[in-house]
Amino acid sequence: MIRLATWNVNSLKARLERVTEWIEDVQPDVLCLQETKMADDAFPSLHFEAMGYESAHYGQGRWNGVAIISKVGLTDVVANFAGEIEPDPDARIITATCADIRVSSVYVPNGRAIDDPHYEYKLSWLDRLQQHLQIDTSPERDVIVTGDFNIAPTDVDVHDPNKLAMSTHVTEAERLRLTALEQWGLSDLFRHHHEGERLFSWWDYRSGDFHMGRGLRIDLIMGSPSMVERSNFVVVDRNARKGPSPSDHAPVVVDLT
DNA sequence: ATGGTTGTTGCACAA
Repeated sequence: MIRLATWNVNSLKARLERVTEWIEDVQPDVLCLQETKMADDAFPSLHFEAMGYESAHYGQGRWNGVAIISKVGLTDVVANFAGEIEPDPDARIITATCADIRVSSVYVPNGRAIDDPHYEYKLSWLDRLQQHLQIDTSPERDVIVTGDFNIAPTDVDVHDPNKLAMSTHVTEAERLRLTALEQWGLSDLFRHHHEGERLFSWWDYRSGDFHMGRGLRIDLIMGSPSMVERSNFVVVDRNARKGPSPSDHAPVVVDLT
């Protein structure tokens, strides 16, 4: 059994104590992190090593930053997009092989607003993610692409679809990029096991949104057909969003036989 | 409609 998880921690420096406690509690074999907000030389690799994890981090400081930590092996690391794809100026994707699974930890650009240049950058980034998978691996293999997609796949994943209509995270263009990933061979493992269930992974810090249940499900674990076959349990750990100094995201966990 | 909160080599900007 492999337990794999993803968590946008919104600063690993600010969150290290909580992340450490969560790892001790949940014992993931592979944990993908996003928004570490640190440079590679600040990443606490020795701390994770002492906990039994190898790690690979790709970060620049201040913003973004992605990592994979694993206690079931970690090889063939690719930071940024593979091959000849135009490199992303931000640190938003890192890929490694863990227990023969090709794992990518992704932090898809937020998009900010549909009339903001960052929105076009988001769409372009998703197109390049598709190219990356085409070059880096194959849907015939064990593939997991997981992280903060900043896209709510359907209106079931949105607390108030009417309020968010025509804003980022829910537009047709963004959802079409997810559909393209599905056509390539990936499935949303949470949705596969929880049809129709309205459960979120992110809540704005403001206005008591978490307490009021106003969130989005934007943290996804996408898996190739063999991963769908092997996945038997997917959960959003909502408890990790509670208590003092939480990230604004909750972790998502899958158990693979 | 607006505002609200958190994090950062912060004092503005991203989310």
